[in-house]
Amino acid sequence: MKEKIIKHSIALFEAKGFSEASIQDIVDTLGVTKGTFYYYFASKDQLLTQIHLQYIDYMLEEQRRIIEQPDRTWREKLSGIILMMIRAIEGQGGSARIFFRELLHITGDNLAAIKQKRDRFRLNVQSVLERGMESGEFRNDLPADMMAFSILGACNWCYTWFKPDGPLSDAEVAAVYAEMFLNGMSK
Amino acid sequence: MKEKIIKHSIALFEAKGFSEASIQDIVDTLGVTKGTFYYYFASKDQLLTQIHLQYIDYMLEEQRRIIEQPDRTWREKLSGIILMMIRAIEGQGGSARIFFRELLHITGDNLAAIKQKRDRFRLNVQSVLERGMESGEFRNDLPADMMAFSILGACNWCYTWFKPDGPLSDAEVAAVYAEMFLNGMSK
Amino acid sequence: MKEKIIKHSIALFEAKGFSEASIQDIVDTLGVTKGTFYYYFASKDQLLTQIHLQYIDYMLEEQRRIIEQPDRTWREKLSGIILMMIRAIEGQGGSARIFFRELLHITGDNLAAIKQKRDRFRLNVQSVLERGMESGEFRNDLPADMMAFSILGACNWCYTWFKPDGPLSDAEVAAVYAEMFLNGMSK
Amino acid sequence: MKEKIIKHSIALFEAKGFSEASIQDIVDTLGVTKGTFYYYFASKDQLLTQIHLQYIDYMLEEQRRIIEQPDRTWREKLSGIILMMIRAIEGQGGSARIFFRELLHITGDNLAAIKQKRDRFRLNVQSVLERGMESGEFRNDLPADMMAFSILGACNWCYTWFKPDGPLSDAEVAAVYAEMFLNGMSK
DNA sequence: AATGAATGAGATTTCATTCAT
DNA sequence: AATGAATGAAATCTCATTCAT
Repeated sequence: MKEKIIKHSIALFEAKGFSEASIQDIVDTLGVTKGTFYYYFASKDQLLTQIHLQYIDYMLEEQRRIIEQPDRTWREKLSGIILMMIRAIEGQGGSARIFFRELLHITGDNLAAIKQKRDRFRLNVQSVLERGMESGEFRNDLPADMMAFSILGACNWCYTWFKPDGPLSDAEVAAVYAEMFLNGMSK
Repeated sequence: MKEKIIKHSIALFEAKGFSEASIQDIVDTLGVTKGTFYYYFASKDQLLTQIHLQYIDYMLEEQRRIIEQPDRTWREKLSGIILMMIRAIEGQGGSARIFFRELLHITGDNLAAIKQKRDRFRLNVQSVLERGMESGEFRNDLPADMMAFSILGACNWCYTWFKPDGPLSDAEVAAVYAEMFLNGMSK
Repeated sequence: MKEKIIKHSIALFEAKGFSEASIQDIVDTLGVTKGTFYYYFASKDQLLTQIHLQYIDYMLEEQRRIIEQPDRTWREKLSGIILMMIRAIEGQGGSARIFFRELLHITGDNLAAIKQKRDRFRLNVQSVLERGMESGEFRNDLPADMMAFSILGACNWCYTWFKPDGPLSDAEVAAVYAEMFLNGMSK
Repeated sequence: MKEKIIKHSIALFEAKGFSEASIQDIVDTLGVTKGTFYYYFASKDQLLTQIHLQYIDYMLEEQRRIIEQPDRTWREKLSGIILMMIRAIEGQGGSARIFFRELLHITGDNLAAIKQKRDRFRLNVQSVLERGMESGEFRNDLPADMMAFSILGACNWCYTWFKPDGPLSDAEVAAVYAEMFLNGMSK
């Protein structure tokens, strides 16, 4: 039931926005009553927090797997991360949109926890860039932190336009993006 | 008064989000009453629409000025647009954040009008890329539409992290971004 | 201007009801501003009071003319009043509907004044019946007060269904009504 | 609780009018909160609709019972309906006043449904007249439809003056009204 | 004679949340 | 595990009215 609530909430939050989607909307979709919701979640905020955590934990795990792959160049790992990010927008759909849009409604400790994980994700990308610079795979005259921001920005932004059932596949988009960034980072 | 309402609303929408900032919040900040607000705006949505329109109209105008500059290469024009976009985040502050976050709450005709202008902005960037490809300034083996999305994404994303009063200036960020994209687009 | 306001108000009050028609509605119809309204009327209630007074004064005047006609039997005078009442619904249109529906929103002295005139109108009908009974034109075994109520009720009720541009003329309806009541009051 | 809300609403709508009686008024009378009201009714309009439906359904049912009585003449049935209508004003009190005054605030499908039932009630009266004409109990040189309107008008109008705790009983009024209409309809 | 800005009180409605069952 | 009644605070919006100009 908990998973069902999360799943339907994601669809609703995506479509209407977190504030505009009411608990009533959620439970109506499920055919249960509000009491049920509060049996599983302490508050609407808690639900949103869980959605965020599920998503960022998934992303961090995927990222870790890519970075830890042996016998791969830093360029390959960067490509892998770009593909993974765009694939997540395709696959996780709603979660991604919520993740990028609705951070504002999380507060306090939850916010701190999520921000920390988001930062970790970004710093991992930055670290790949830095190590690629050290190994000579990337030019080292551009600041790695800003590069990381730009790559994340370009990929994340896909949530505003990329349609899973559109003419382009995630792999095609990722290939173009990777080519562009790798070329841009070349000496 | 109308301008004052817009100005203070931007600050509030930026800080709390559109849905969470109430009309009461807005008028309290201004020391007027709700009646005054509704004397100037038909609804909260209308206010948001105006904020969006003001912003996108400003951006389109700036973009036009850059593109129409004579004696500039396409590379220079692309650099100019990148700088302008990041500068707008610095300068227009709240407007930009609202612009990127709160499109969901606009509906109907207003939404159509704003979307059309946003598309026009993007297509103008795409057009710069295409013409630069034709002139040989850019490599022409990458699709211009996706390139435009990636550039817009990277620049727009700055709204999530760029702080006007932080250690970096808009010009510095723009210089790095431009260098990266121009290099990435080179043959 | 005052007359114009009254005229358009009647149409609006009739269509939407007194409470639901706003001053804004009224002045919009006229293409003026609210200030103008308050230049001519102290309040919305005052406007309604005037509409009521205009109507009841008109009715009393018409009624007086009929009753004072010389050389007419009481039966003829009753017929005349019935015709006049239904004709007023045809002619005064909106005023009549407002008159029967929206008494509730008048209070205090205004209410007392209007009620008194309404009562006078009714008592005049009753008086015609009583004098007709004395003269032997009407049966005298039915209480005149209740008879008056029933005649007024039947005629006034026409405002709920009688359409000036319908298949029936006011004279036709009045003829049937008069025939029925005169027969009912016959010995 | 739902019934309690309806009951108290009727009293308030009767006294102040539908538009002027607020939800706050209603719930204050009951000692509950506005949330409770909206738990039971989707809107103020819905409440009014229910009041209307309850009343007209009651009237139709009573009318049906009278008309279906065996061994009664059409004159007796008409008398019965007249008594029932006036008794309803005495008994249902507020409902009746609301029913006659506040139709304006109902719209759309609800309005259509109520109008249809009101028409049915009227047509049933008309049908009694027509059958009485056929049987020779009533004169047949007067149009039954207008007769029905006049009887309904006279009886309904009682809501404007008849006081349950006044000097007249409902039966007395009904007796006079019936006598007058039956006489008026006689050959 | 008329305007337009502003008010302030109050209207309907929404909704996250609680809690006894 | 789930319900359903109830809450209360707050949201958006309306509107009769005032008043300086």
